[in-house]
Order: sequence, then structure tokens, then C-alpha cells
Amino acid sequence: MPNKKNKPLTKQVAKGAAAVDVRASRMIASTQGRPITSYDVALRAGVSQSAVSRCFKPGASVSASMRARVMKAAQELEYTPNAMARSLITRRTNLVAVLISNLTNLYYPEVLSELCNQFEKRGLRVLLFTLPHEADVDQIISQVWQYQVDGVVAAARLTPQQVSDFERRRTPFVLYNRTLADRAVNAVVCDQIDGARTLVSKLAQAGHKRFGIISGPLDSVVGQERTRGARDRIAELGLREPIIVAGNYDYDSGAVGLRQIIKQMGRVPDAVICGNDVMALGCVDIARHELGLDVPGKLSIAGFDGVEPSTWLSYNLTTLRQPVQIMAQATVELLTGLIANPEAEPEKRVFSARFIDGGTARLTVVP
Amino acid sequence: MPNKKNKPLTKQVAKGAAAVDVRASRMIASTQGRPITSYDVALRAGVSQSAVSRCFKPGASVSASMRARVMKAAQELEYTPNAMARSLITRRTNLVAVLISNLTNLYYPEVLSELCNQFEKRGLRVLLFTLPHEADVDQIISQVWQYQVDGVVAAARLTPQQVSDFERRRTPFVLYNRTLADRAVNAVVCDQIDGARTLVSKLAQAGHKRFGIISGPLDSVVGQERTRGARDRIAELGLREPIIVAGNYDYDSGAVGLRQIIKQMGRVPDAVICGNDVMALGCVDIARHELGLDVPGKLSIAGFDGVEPSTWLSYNLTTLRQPVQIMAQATVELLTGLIANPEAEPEKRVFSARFIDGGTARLTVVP
DNA sequence: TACTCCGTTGCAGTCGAATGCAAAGAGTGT
DNA sequence: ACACTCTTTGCATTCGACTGCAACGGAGTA
Repeated sequence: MPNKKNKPLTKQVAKGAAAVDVRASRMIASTQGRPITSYDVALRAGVSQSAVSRCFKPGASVSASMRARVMKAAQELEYTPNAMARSLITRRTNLVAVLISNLTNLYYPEVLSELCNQFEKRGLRVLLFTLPHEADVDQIISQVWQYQVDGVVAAARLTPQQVSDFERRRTPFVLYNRTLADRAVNAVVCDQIDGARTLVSKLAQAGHKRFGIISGPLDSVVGQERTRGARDRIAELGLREPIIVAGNYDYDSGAVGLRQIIKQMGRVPDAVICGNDVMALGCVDIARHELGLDVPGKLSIAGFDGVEPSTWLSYNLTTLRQPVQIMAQATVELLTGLIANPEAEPEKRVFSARFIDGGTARLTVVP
Repeated sequence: MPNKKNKPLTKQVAKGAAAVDVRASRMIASTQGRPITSYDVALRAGVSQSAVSRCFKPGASVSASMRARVMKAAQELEYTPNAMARSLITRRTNLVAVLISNLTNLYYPEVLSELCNQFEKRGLRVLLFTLPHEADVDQIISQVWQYQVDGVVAAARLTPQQVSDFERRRTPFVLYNRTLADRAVNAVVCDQIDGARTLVSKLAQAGHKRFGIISGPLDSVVGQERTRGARDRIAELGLREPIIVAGNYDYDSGAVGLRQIIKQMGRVPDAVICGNDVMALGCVDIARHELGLDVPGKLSIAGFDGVEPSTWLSYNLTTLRQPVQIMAQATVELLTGLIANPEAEPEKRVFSARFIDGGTARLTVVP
């Protein structure tokens, strides 16, 4: 009784055998709810299911006539291969997970957009995971495993533990804009420290002596590096130690931060370096519109990232622009490379930020 | 010879039978590359595969002792259920596709972020599709089918044809911020026409007579509605017909648009209504910084959306803020409802934009 | 005609989890 | 002790596409 039912399908149909076959009876009800499968197409084209499968696989051995018949049937039935079934056996899902901490941050949408475009070009789909905070990876990491993604891009803080998990499960992953100390991982980063040092050098050269720094949140690696780079360079130049206050990467942090710095310093600093552009913009606005300070005449302000609003006429922010597009492209290349060859040695690609000489920082010595 | 090999697994193991079984030999090499399956867990826990499966299904009939043993084994092996295999048979992927036209538009990242959070709360994962242009849906729609998503949120222009496809394939979908004429579809929208009319009324009441409109791109339904609402209301009030120029939703369009309007009108208009905030900000900036116009003293400018930068001190834009969070929530509710009950009648949820009385439009009569 | 050789094609089994069914077990009441 | 629930468990099959293998058939050669 429990005999194999779904195999000699083609033959039966070719012979016009009575439809004892379950699938044959389905065929009759084909338009009725149930999705179209490769069997349905095979039935209609009078070929085997494997033939249909091969027609949808580039580079498979199929004759022109067969391909034509199958494609015709497929179109008539509006057949679409089932990616789940396919990936079950091929062990490739063509899915990549993108972990992003904070989509409301202006910078990340640009990154995400670029990543998406690049991945789509290479036939990969993006499974998006947004994290309330950088450190919430654990909450969603199990979902990543469940969907058997081919690779992961993490623009969020990963613990060494989590990195180990990726490695143990042999899931290719690339860190975006962050690395791990004492550990070789695949990463695409922008040299924050170097950028911050350059910035300080230029400001110091123009005669700025008292610095304030509004840093990013403590759990942001990027923010910490920017702060460290600036602080170290300030120390190297023998300048007074900067006042450092913590911000949250948002507009208000810039405003609040500036007030704090002025209060702690007991006067207006010569220059304020902000952990990202949005805080810098908040800083510029509060300085100009509430404190009535001339920026850059009386106070220089600089940011990091080079997000679009920083280029707007009202701001024309002095900042260090990250080459988002190039970095996204590198990320995608790195990840697709890893997917093709998981044994590849970890690689770190470091890009430089480009200094944008905007209008919020004085870079020449006042006479 | 071709006998079923993988069934009497548990028994064999319980009896300690020699490992002729393929899966048993696998077990030996379990840590070696191949991912852990429910069979591996079953083997280790000394139960059947079905038992493991049931332990991971909430509400299934499993004894406490069995659950404990299975969970222990699962943890030791770091087992994660394979979502592909699961959805193959359950016909539920827990994936929703989100189609978004333009992530670089400031407004959409906010939407996407909210949608993601809401979906994640309900156990659904987001498969993200970004479209270079609103109308590029056809390019990626087949991918949506392949992945058998449970539902779709479309924040992009769909042709009636595409809507029919969704219906025919019985894929629940919700349009975000757009509808289709003469057709009942599930949609969450903000009443653009009403908002635009209100805006014109307020401006007219303050004595503005000559209007300019910088509209959104032609393929944007939202943009068209905003323009139409404004134009109609202007006509109703018996005011001179506005000069309408087309923009592209970006900052430059605002700048270019204002110049065009001034040129066509032969003078500076009393008020310019922009199809979105970013264009309005561009408009404000060019007016103030290049044309030296007093905004709102000499020229009133208003936008739509209420994106974050419009609230910044340098702008404090007069705009119609969309309740993004609420709309996203409604979208997710609507979609999850549809997934649970696909036969539900199409529903349209309309929200009102909130007028933000900012500082770029004069709303009182000049004496 | 017989005999390769190679490009096509179909067969049967596979991926990993879910589930209807029936059997086994635990618990209750008489 | 027995019959009777009700729960727990395993078996066998299923979802839909992929693929190694073998078989088939036509072209080409001797």
C-alpha cells in the first residue's frame, strides 16, 4: 500500500494513464490555491521533474528543444522555483544577514543602501536585522543561524564569543567599520585614528589650543577610536588635555555636549571635535543660534562621517568623510569571496577618511 | 539494497546496534563540518527525531523529562532548527519582504527602522529589497516569489498588474503610503491631500497670494497627491494658479526648483510648497544663503514628512509631519492580520499628518 | 553493420523538519 | 484487576528541488 507514488509520473502522462497519481489529481486543481511546483511544470511539458530542475540551473546539460518546452510550460503556469527547497539540498540560501545597530543614525542608511545594491547585483538577498543597541546581538543571532545565511555583515558590536560562534559554524562574516583586538577577522574599516589625528594636527596648526571632544557612546568602537586618536595627538603636540564628554550620536548630544564642555572648561573652547556629524551639527546650531557664537570665527567644530546634511549650505561642515560606497563595495567583495572560498585567510581592508575642508572650522592662523 | 535507512534510528541506538546506519556514521564525524540536525540531537538524547521537532514547537505535547533531555542534547550540540526545512513543510517562512524605493531619502530609513522593530517583535524577519527607482519592482518581484515570503510591504509604486500578481498568488501585501485608484487594496496612508489643503488654507489666510510648488517625481503617488491637494485648494480659493516645477525629492531639487519658480514667475513667490522636507530644506538654504531672501519674512517655505533634520535649529521647518511610528505599527498589524486570515476584506487605514508650525512660513497677516 | 563516444534524459534517493496516525504508557474510577 | 481515558511517543510520509548514476539514443567511425 505505501508504494512510491511520485516517480513514474512522466511515463504515466505520456501514456495518458488514468490519474491514480496524487500529483495528477492535483494538476486538475492546479489553479486552486496550491502553489505550482516543478512537478506541475514537468507534467505539462511531458518531461521529468529533474529536467525542469535542470532547465533552471545555469550550465546544466539540457537540449534546446527541451528547454523551450519546459520554459513554455513554466511560463504558462507562472512557475517560480522554491528557494527554500532548493537551498535545503544545495546548502546555499543566497541570503546574507546584515546586522545594523541604529538605522536612525543617518550614516547607516547610506551604508545599508549601498550594501543592498551591491548584494543584489551579485544575486544575494539581504535579511535585515536591526538592533536597538549595538550590543543586542545575542537577541537575534539565533535567527541568523536558523535561516542558514550564506554570510553576515555586522555593523554592530560583536563580542569575541560571538565571533567564535561565527567561526565555529563556519559562517563567513565581515565586520563593517569595526575590528577586534588581538584577533584576525575579516573587516572593512576606515582609519578613524589616523583621521582624528590629521584633524587635530590641522586645527593645532591653525592655532587652536583648547580642545573639547564630544565622544560617541561607550559601546561604539568607532567612537572610541576617534576619541582616542584625537586625544593622543593633542597630547603629542603638548597641548592642554581636552575636555571629553560622552554623547549619543544624536543631535541633542551635540547641543548638550557643547554646554557641558563650556561649563567644565570655564570658557568657550577653541575647537570641538564631535564623534559624528549629527552631533557636530547639533553643536554648530546651538553655538550659533543659542549661544550666539561665531562658528568658525570664535569656535571651530568638526565631525566625522560626511553624511549628506553636513554638506548642506546652512552647515557646510568640516568633517572627515568616509568613502561609504567604496567601503560597501569592499565589504560585498570580501564576503562573496569568503562564501566562494571559506578557507581564505582573514583580511582587513582599511580605507582613509577624506578631509572635507568645510566652513565650520578655521584652518588658517589668525593674524 | 535500496532499503530505507534512516528510520529505525532510535531503536538501533538504544540497542547499541552496529553503526551500519549512514546517520550513525555521521554522528561520529558530527563536529566535522556538517551542520547539526534534529537527527543528531535525537541520537544523543536517545529519542526520535519527531520528539526533537516537537520540543521546538510551542504548544506541542511533550513531557517535561523528554523536553529536558532533548534541550540538553540540543544545547550541547548547539543545534539550531533549519528554517528552510521547516518552512518547506509548514508553508510558512516567517519572512516578510519590504520593498523600498529609495533608502537615501531620509524619510524611508525611519519607516524601515520602525517596520523592522515591529516585525521582529512579532517573530517575522525582514527580507529587504531596495529599488533604484520606484518603478523597478519587476526586476526583483520574482525573488520575492522564490523566497515564499509570508507577506509583503510595498513602499514603492506597484502597477495594477503587479497587484494582481500578489492577489493571484495569494500573497498578503500592504501598500505603505500609496493606494491604487478603483481597486480595494490593503494600505496604510497618510492623507496627503487633506494635509496639502490645510497648508494652503493657512498660508492663504496669512495673506500669501502667489504660490510656487516643487513637486515630487512623476512616478511618486504621494508627491502627486500633495501637489494636487495644494493646487486644488489654491484654485478653490480663487488665487492665481501656482507655478509648478518637478523635483526629485533631493536637496538640490529644492534649490533648482526655487530658481525655476522665480524665473517662471518673474518675481519671488509669496510661498513655496515642497513635495518633501529635504527639498524644502534645499529651498530654504538657497533662499537664505544664495538669494539673500528672508525666510519667512519675504518668502514662506513648507515641506512634508517631518524628518529629523527639519527640526534642527537652523531650519525649524514648517511642515506636515507624518506619524511614522503609528503608520508602521498599523502596517505591521494589518499584514500580520492578513497572514493569519488571508480572506479578510481589504482595509485602508488613513492617518492625518500633523501640522508643524515651524519658522519657515509666516502664518500671521502682516499689518 | 557493429561499435564506440558523448550529450540528454530519467530514476531514485537526498536535504531537514513537521505531522497524522496508531501504539504504548500513565492515570483514573469502579 | 479491569476497562477506560488522556497523554506521550515513534513511525512513516511529506514538503519541493537537486544530483549521481545509469540508460538511452544519435552521430561518427571502422
